Amino acid sequence: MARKTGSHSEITGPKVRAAALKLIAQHGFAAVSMRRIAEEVGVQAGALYNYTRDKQALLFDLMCSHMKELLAAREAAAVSGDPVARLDAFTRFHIRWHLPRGDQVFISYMELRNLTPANFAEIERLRKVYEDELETVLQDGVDAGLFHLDDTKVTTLAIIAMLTGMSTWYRAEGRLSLDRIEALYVGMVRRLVGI
Amino acid sequence: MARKTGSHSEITGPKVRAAALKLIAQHGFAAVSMRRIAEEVGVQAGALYNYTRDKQALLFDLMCSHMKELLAAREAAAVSGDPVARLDAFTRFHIRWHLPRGDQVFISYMELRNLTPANFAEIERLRKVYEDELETVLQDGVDAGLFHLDDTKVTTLAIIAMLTGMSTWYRAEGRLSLDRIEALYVGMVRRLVGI
DNA sequence: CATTTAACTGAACAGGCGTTCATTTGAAAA
DNA sequence: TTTTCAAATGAACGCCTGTTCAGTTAAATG
Repeated sequence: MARKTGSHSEITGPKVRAAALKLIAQHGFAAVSMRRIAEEVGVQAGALYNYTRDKQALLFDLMCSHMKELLAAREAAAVSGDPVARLDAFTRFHIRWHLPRGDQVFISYMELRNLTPANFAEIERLRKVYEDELETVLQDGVDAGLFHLDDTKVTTLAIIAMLTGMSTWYRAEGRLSLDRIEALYVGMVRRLVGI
Repeated sequence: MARKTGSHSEITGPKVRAAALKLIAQHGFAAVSMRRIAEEVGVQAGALYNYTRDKQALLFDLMCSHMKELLAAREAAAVSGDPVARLDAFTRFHIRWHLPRGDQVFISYMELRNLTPANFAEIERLRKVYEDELETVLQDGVDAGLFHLDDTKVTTLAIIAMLTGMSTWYRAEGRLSLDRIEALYVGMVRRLVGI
């Protein structure tokens, strides 16, 4: 046998993904060229094609990984118990997980229109799985007479928009600590569902 | 005197802006070429430069107009009275004004990173004026002992994120009428400030 | 009708784009 | 030390990019 498969690949592969993530979040998918990504990695443009079929696959891979990691982390942190505890857990999880992943969040919301229709459908499917988790919590809370809200679906979308919006302005060096942010959002989400 | 200044210009100018708005909202600023915009207008690419200094100015113009029209409309719809009435008015205004302007909203949130630093600063300044309007209402409500919330600034940003997020999923032909949407969001915003 | 000139064309510019591929490199395997 | 081949190079492909500008067109003015 010759040299182990992917001895360099194991280093360059992640570097390609990291460079693409950073640059696309910064300038947008269409504005970043393969040559610019290659430069960031320290390699010629042609070498990128050892790690991705084409530019579109690179974007899809970033977005798909983001969503699958989100769902896996959510599953690992699953909480059972009463709807109030599950709602608080969802809020805390969303903030803790999204906050250190600003670039991924940005790309996942901004670059949907640059996906091919098939790739777009897949990402939307994964996003819906996440939304449904929250919707189920809200519905259970309503059914148990604990939450008071007018429309479960709209409230779900409103909460996710509110939580995700934080990524656009939060800065680690800012006025508010992560703990404080978390507490504020837990409070606001609770109010939103009428607790 | 020769022919009136801008006899065709008055027709083509708005067509250029409309085409740019539609295409940039659809595909993103960097992904849309001047030739593609010209094609949509029914003109050669060179002719666009009778209506914009360059591509960057076209984007800035769209975003700047959007923000200035928003602020002008807000001023025209200004309400005085108690904080609760002003809060409800803000919610209703935001929804009614943003909902039929999906493309502008999309561009104004997505294409900030494609502005030059100077243009970016100007748009952010205008956005802040709008945010400050809501923040003032919240602060007045808190001072009057009517609202119960933990952090005025964060609540302001959360409300705006929640309201603006609606643009990403609302469809006129969907399950909910505009009146219903408005009522739902007025209710949610009220809950968020502890009414 | 003759003149004026705003509006537009169409070609050109220099450079960048995504992608392919024959060739070179160099470290691990034998 | 020799062999092997994954990994990377670098040039090339055809096409597209934003922008400029000399030249053409045609409608309104005098």
